[in-house]
Amino acid sequence: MSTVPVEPRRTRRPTMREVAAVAGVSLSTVSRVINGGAGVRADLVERVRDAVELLGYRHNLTASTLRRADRQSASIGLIFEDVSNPFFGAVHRGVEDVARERGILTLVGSSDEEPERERELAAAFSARGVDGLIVASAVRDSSYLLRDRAAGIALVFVDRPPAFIDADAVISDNVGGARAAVAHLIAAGHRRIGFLGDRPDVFTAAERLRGYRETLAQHGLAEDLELVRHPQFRGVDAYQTTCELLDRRNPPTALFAAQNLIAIGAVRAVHARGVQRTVAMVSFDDIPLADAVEPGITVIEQDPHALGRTAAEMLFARLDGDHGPTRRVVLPTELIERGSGELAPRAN
Amino acid sequence: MSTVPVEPRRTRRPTMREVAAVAGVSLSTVSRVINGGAGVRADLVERVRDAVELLGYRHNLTASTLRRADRQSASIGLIFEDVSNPFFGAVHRGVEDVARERGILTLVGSSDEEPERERELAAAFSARGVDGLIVASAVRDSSYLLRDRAAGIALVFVDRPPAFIDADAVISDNVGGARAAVAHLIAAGHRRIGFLGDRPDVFTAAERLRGYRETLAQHGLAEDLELVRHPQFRGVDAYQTTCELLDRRNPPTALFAAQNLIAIGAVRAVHARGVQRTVAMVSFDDIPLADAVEPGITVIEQDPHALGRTAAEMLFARLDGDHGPTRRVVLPTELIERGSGELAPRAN
DNA sequence: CAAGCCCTTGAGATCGTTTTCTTGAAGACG
DNA sequence: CGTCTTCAAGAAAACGATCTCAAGGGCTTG
Repeated sequence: MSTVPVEPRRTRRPTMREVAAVAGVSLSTVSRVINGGAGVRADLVERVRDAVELLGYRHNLTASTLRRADRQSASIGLIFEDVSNPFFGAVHRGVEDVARERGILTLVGSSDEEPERERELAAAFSARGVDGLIVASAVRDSSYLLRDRAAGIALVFVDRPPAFIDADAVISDNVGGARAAVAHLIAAGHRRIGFLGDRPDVFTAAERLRGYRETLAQHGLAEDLELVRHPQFRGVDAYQTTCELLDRRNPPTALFAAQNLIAIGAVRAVHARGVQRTVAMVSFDDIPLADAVEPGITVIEQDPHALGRTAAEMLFARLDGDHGPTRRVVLPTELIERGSGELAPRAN
Repeated sequence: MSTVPVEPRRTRRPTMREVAAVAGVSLSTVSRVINGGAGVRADLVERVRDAVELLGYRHNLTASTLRRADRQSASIGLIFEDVSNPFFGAVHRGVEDVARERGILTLVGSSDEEPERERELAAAFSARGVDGLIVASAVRDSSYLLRDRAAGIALVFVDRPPAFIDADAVISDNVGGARAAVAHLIAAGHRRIGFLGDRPDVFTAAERLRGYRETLAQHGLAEDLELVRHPQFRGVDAYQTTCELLDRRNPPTALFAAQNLIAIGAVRAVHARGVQRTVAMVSFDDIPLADAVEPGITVIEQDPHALGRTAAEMLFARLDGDHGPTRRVVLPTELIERGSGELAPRAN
């Protein structure tokens, strides 16, 4: 005979009705006490509080949300590309810092840049009655969210603006940052500058590519399509793609790595090939240890935490009844010189 | 007269009752169709589906959860120390990968290592009816969660085991990893090894410190308390603290950086002081660009993604009715040599 | 052809809470 | 002292869904 594990006592959790019974008051009175206790005699408040303590009563927000007039669930949904990308980790934290002050919780999901998955997540959040949605969108057409907004769900786009729908958005100055990066490399004397970035159907990648192209054109430099690469799986492919670029007969003398994970791959590749002092590099987004490698990595820094904070503030402003015209906030980027972007091109 | 922004039409979202009216069937039939449509005549299923489409009906999981017999909300809560720490980002992603297959969403919050905040988060998740909780706990006594578990909430601890309560847990082999790190440095000839880690009231930090101490003792080395440091704010202080250590009259010849963010600070400090080829280092947890700095950083690698996956799998096993004895899973760590840990001590 | 069964459908109770409405008591005032 | 007001407290409806149960219809079977 084997030992039979103890069946956990799934004690149903106490309800307001039971609290009422113990306290010897009506259900309504308990509700009033739970919701602040206004207009209830002091001794009854105490009796209810004692009963709550005694029974270990926990408020059931599910039932509460269902019945309450405002329908607020005190939770919001976040749709990111990938929660394990530190960039979105920082955005998440920015949102949380604002939400926490209001006692609002965050549901978070990764779309993996798949439109289908993004819509699934939005639908799942919506079905759970979130008060608002903060979305780093991967879709070409965001109008599928209109219905949710019409149902009262506040909506703010972060990192990428909405398409085909008028909605609030907070993004970084991608074009400006890319221009600064490329201009910086050109100023150092480079003429053959490689671009490593996400596929251009990602908004930020397209914008940064645009900044790259415009800046080349502005300086009278022809774009060499061979030097523009879009590693598909960033962590894995960026290293490989960079190596390919470096191994060409006529390699670029400088690289613009237009995304944090791609930049990490590119830096590793440049070091693996031992050309870190010959091939210049600027990265979009700061990366850990960028100042510890030799030479330090010159970066275009953006502020993902502020991205999150700002998005959350805009969202809550809407929830607080702000019906003003939609806003698009663009946060500035900053070039940080650390060495890799200031290398002059080597004569071949 | 200023322009008056259009008040958004907060159209109440349609209910099953309205769908039923449009489809010309009863509420029960609509419910059956929404829940899979088993036992409903095909033409009625179609009529209901059409009505759903027409009205833009969205299932209300809040109401559903309240009434349903199983009470499942199809969401779980995650309590981490800080969602912006890439380590927890990876754990989060591991959990999400498993949860996604089941259509389960994740609520996530940061405790900032504050017991009070952890309890608040747990209570907030519980009030929203999560099916389970995955907790990287910061408290000395986890028994406050017993009541929630008794109410049917599954519970798994991740990264840190529970205290004063018997529950499932998944952790890394902290002591083993720390032993390997320190033994590795000793094997390279070091006798004065600095320790940089979180305050020992964090489980992982305590374990790694224990591994450090035991290994020193095992090799007959006395512990120099001056060399054991706990930078309070990791990102900011680790750099500073490392500098202080290096600037001592009798500095350590090697460092064991026992946490990812602290390791980043320590590496930056060692490079800033220009002693990266003289002072050896091993880090607990791999860090980006660890192989691009010169010398590469030797690390004890753990697998946060697997930590998350495993925790989620255990959680769902419980939700699926596994009443077996609680389990503690310890995931192995691996030493990866990259150069910094193999440096021999310099004679002063 | 009647009885019995299965299958589909709908009516109504119910989940735990909030909200509205009613009631009763106490106090104010002429 | 009677009436009006104010306020606290309780009874009951409601939120949007699921679930139980009964009823009706079609089929099989004796």
